Amino acid sequence: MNISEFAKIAGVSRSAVSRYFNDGYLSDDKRELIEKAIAKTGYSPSSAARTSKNRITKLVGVIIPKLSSESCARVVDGISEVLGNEGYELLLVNTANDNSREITSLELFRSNRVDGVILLATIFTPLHISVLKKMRVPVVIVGQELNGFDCVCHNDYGAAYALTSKMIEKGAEKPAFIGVTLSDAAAGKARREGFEAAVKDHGLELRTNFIETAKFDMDSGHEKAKHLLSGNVRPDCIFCATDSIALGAMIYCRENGIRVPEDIMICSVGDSKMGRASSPTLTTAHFHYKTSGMNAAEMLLRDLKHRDGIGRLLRLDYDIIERESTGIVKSDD
Amino acid sequence: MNISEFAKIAGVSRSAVSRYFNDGYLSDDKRELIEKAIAKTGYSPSSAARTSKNRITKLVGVIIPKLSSESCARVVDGISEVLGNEGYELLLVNTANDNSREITSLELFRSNRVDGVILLATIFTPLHISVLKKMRVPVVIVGQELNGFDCVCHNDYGAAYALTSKMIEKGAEKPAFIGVTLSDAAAGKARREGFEAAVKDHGLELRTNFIETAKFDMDSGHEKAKHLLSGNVRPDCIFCATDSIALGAMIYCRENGIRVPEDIMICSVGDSKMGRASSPTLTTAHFHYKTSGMNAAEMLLRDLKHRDGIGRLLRLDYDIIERESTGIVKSDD
DNA sequence: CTGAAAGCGCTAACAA
DNA sequence: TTGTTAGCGCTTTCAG
Repeated sequence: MNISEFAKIAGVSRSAVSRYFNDGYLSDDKRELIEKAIAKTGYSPSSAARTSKNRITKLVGVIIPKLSSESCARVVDGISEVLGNEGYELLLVNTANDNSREITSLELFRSNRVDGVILLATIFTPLHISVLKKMRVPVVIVGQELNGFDCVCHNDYGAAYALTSKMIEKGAEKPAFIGVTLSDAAAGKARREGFEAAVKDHGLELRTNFIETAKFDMDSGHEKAKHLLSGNVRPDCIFCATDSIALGAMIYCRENGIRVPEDIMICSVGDSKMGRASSPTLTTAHFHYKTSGMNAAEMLLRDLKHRDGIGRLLRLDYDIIERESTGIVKSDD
Repeated sequence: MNISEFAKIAGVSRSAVSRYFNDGYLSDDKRELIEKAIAKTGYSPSSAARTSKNRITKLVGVIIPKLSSESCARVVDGISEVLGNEGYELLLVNTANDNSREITSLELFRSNRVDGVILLATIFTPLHISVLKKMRVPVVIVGQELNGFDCVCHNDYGAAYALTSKMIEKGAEKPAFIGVTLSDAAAGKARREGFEAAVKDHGLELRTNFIETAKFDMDSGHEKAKHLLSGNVRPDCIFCATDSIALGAMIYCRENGIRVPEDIMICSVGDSKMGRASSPTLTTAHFHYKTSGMNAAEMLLRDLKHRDGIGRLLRLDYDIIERESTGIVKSDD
């Protein structure tokens, strides 16, 4: 069923039909005629043909590193809520942590197919930058800061600083750190710097053998905690870059009779569901992931309306959720 | 840059260019000419115009109830892996648990835009069935069985039966159940039936006041556990329909000095990450969510090649993961 | 194997 | 307000 056939059935011209679907001039009787015919035939215009004319796809490309990560999923949740309300649909690309697929996806999106792109970024290479510069459609980056581009990010440094300070103020004197790769400027570099600054600002020593770099999962946290806690000097608190790492570390402690928080305090960033269910419950920084997704979508919508080429950085602050792993007796929620 | 301009630059005809991108007859010298021009210009054909001609979008619609649910995310992960390898992209619709949006999305997909649909279903209404019947593109349903349609689902009944039996065989005599709405034929009805059958088959009494219906989250599990454990007769094991519910119940127990598993055993279905981090760790049934996503994608790909109209049901079995909450001393992984 | 030409289903400029 | 008409960028006959 195409527009001509349908127009014949409805008893109007093709243009009238087109106008009906595009908010053009139309008298009420024609409108009624068309509505009746739609009810009868179920006709709906081909979005492909439409796009090929006016170059509007009503599609937004979303590139993510790993869907089955809680934080990613929350961001996409927020994006889909806002964009859905504006009649946009999401073209989702899951790179499965393969950095090079971000490039190929961006290139795929560059030529056509989407009106805009939201990129949940982890690590930027020079290639990323050059491809991003060539994009013809607006792009919003989530989770990282990149000068000259629209970004929505979190206060990684601040959260790490606040959490570490909290543990020191509660009496910790030998703070340790389990982080992730410094190539990740947000979760890796900024959180590490926040930790280090807090240690220094409180006049404590920064022991290099109290710094570990883990992968993003529990097993790796477990392993690094073992390494950290097997030396002759034992730390009395650990700040972990992610909840999974912290949970792995807590499991190691439990297995080895090290009491949390009595012998060692542990906390991290992310506020994943796991941290509420664990025992002890986990002190963590809540990042407003869903909100950042919503705000990124709003930023993109703005660009779609009138793109002024000015890069905007929006940084969302964190909430500290104090729970048992740093000594709060009991205050879940 | 359109095909005509590009053809001029490459020094070939438009048809040659079209053939290059569509595996038509083409001499090697022309092919080379075109490849050089692509390297220079970065030209790529407009997928919209292409679609409007040959009606192939290379897009698959994926409808999900809630992205930020671990099981959903794992299924989509599997889908995207398989479909991505075949050059398909995902058009993702997040219904946010709004059942009616499944209908509108299906209708949106019905007319055009996608080559096929994968539906992560929860509850089927008669409207669902009638819309599904009218679809012109192939549809694969994940997580539910629906006669006459292609489905990939899990053995909900079997997992509930096995888990309940396990607790009874370990000595439980007063089994209780916290489930979810029976409108959900898989997570609601089948798991409840599996529980009930196991209780009966072991010659135990099925007490109606030992049956609770919760929402899908921890708080609700907590609340229902309280109700269950406040009566004058106390159950000695609880089978929960989901991990979140079980974790909520475990938290209630911890808060009230009820020991798990000594006083009461608890287990559930889902094998979410939380169950590994909790204390005690949670006995659960692992459903192969990612695999079911992959298999659904393969089924759809098959339909896309030659649709024979025969409904196929693929049911994946579960793995029982025994952990501390039902009395295993210590054997995480 | 190749190019010219017709046409996919739709939108938009135009004259009425 | 309306219908006619000329495209959008591409694919696909159809001769050659």
